[in-house]
Amino acid sequence: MSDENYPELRLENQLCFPLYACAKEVVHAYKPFLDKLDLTYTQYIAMMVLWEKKACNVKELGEMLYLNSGTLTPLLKKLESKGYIERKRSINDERILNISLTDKGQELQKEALFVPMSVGSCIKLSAEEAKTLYMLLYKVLGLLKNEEIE
Amino acid sequence: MSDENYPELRLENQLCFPLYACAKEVVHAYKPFLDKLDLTYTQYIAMMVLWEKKACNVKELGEMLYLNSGTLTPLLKKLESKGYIERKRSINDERILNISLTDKGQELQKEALFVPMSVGSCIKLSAEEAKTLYMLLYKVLGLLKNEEIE
DNA sequence: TTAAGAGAAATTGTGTACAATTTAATTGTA
DNA sequence: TACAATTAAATTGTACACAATTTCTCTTAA
Repeated sequence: MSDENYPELRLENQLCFPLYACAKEVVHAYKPFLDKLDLTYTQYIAMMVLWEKKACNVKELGEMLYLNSGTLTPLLKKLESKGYIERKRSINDERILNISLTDKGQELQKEALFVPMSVGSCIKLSAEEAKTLYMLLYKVLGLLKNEEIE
Repeated sequence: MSDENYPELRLENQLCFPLYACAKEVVHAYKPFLDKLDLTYTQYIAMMVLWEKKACNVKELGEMLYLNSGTLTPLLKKLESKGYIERKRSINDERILNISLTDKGQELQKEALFVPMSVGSCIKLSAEEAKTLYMLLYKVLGLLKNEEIE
């Protein structure tokens, strides 16, 4: 059966594809809710870091979000232009750009509270399943990070 | 403890973030191997569909890959310019663009055989874990797809 | 038979995403 | 001290990714 050749190259036999597709679809599921806040998904996760930490620099943010300055620089300028954050060079070390929440950015957190629950109600996994998925994803992330070091 | 406010908005308490980060890092892990084939990740998964089906149209490909024509049109033109595929309007219905493998595209499959194993060796999950992860990802994809219909 | 509606792909505009390079600042060391 | 090496962001160039619109084709119903 020639159709059965190279089964390892079939989309359905790969982990990477459902991961790739699932991530895209989950981001897509956020869109209608984030639209109400005038945030994109990437802007939203950047704001989440700031809501938690209040302030950080570009390098730290990049490490947390797995994003580099090529992505972050324009994104942070956008968030600044919306009035949610401030960008200021560090006084001690001018290479470093410190990001901090404005009052308006802080306020936005309250308006964003409905988002996780709204999306959660679209993805009806059991607590057990969610926990397993969470654990496995962080395991893969860990494995890939080790790979870089070796 | 003011730091503990709004725990539902903490990055670490969300499923979406590890999913997003993990998908990006897995695509990143493919890069060194796909570079040898001069393919990007998206081009690679498009080729995987064609290696399996030999031919399809843009709409079908989009449904399988969760991608729309805005992404696929330039990507398929690129694969055509590399000589891996042919793009031809359907004779029966000129709206439809049929994609088919060229001999060169078919040949490329043999060279791509090492890719899944190479990436697999970076992501050392047990067979059990991989199966669970696979199942959960397809479950989420299914839940999100149902959401659209309702 | 033809105009309205539906479909498929292409196009446009915005926003990531990253590799590679550049710029500017700091650090380490001879 | 002085300069090479390092570091942090910004910039540049390429490639997605998708919403909204457009173009062209096909179907359908009056």
